[in-house]
Amino acid sequence: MSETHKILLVDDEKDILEFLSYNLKKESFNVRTACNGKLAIEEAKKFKPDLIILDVMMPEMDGVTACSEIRKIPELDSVLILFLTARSEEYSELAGFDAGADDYVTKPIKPKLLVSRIKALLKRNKTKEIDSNIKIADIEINKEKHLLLYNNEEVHLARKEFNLLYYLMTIPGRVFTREEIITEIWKDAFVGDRTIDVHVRKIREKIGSQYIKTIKGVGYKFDV
Amino acid sequence: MSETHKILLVDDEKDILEFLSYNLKKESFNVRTACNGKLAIEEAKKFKPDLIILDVMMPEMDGVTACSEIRKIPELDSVLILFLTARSEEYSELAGFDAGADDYVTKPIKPKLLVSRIKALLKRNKTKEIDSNIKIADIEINKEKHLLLYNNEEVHLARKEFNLLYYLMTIPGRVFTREEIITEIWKDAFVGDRTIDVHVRKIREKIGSQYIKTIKGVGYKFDV
DNA sequence: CTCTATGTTAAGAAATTGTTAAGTATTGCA
DNA sequence: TGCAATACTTAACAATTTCTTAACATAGAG
Repeated sequence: MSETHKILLVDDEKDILEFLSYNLKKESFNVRTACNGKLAIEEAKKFKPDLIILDVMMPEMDGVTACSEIRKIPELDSVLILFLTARSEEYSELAGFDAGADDYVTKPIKPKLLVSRIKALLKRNKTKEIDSNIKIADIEINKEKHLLLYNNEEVHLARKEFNLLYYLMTIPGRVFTREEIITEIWKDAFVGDRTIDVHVRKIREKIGSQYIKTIKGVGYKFDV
Repeated sequence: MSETHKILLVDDEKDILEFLSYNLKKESFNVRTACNGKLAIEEAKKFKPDLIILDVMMPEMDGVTACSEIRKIPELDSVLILFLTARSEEYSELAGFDAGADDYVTKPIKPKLLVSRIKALLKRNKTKEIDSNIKIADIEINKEKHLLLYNNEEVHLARKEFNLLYYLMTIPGRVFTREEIITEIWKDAFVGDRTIDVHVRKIREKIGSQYIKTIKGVGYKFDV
């Protein structure tokens, strides 16, 4: 497992950036930095890091806000977010989890501990991705490669379609409510009533309509 | 979506056990306790919790050792482990992650924060759901899959029919009054007198009339 | 036997989902 | 960067299913 993870480090204090950057690079992470929330979002889009370390207190855009914004960006849907907070800021900590943080570490930062936490986070995430391959009947889906095989033929699905199908396939047979689907795929953004249907229609167009079943008044399920 | 998660709380200090137990039960978790590592392992095997909260410092068997032991038990392979540590014990913290901890929280414990962390952990792990399967005679109903098997054949029920049958089947043999049924299925909306009857009729049409029995003047019950 | 609670039926009202096409946003590439 | 292609969302309307009701039939307790 010698792949180098990409980490985006965001803090307004140059000293901290340098200090952490040095410590993380020593652990052979691929590190980039940004000095406020706005720049972090821009950089994240380009860099596509595995993990973003965000300071809660920053000018321009604070960490919690930045976190919420990042969670809305589709291409960054699997990025991990770790907060840095001062000991005293319990409120921020709670708000951070609400905004979608995966972990937090309090200042003053002990580099050994931070590295340990980072590795634990990345490890936890890797476990998930090991079984990111689902094969049911003649549908095979691979999340890492963003690939769908239908009758052993490659079928292209757009990102939302792919995520939706993948989500339904995580527990075949189980009905997912529209609410659950929106929470998972759209991260609670407001989307119109027909949006899900349209995506379902497109998926059905590509893999046939027998797999995704509508349970009227309840939701959708993937089933053979 | 009333999934109650099971939490096993392990600490040698009775005060802390009670304090945390109270706070977790308030959040409608299903809580059990143990006062050292050895007992925790025994209890975990029986209770099969979703999450174990382990104090690092304990007599008999400390938290880190207990964690390592638990990680070796196959039937507990998906259990989450959260450590409680004193602020000063950085070493333990590191060792904890190595031993397979999923998270840790430092003492003194702020209950709101702990609950927030617990929820974040469980959410991350939400793959498994409570078992919503009921099987009686040749009727099998699965709420999660919104599936009714009658003689192993799939029978389609509309939402209200499904909910009604499921409700009656939660306690076979018990008579549910019309009032109870309306409260449960219609959430006190005003519906005419014959509405329940019509739904019952439709269910009987699909699974035969022997299962749902009318107790005139009282209500309905599911019985074999 | 009678009276009331329940069963039955079919119609249409209500709710939900499907479909299409057009407008908007995003992305990838030159 | 700007352009073209792709992806996403929405709105309007169609299609379908589900739900409720009303009217009448029937059955069972007392």
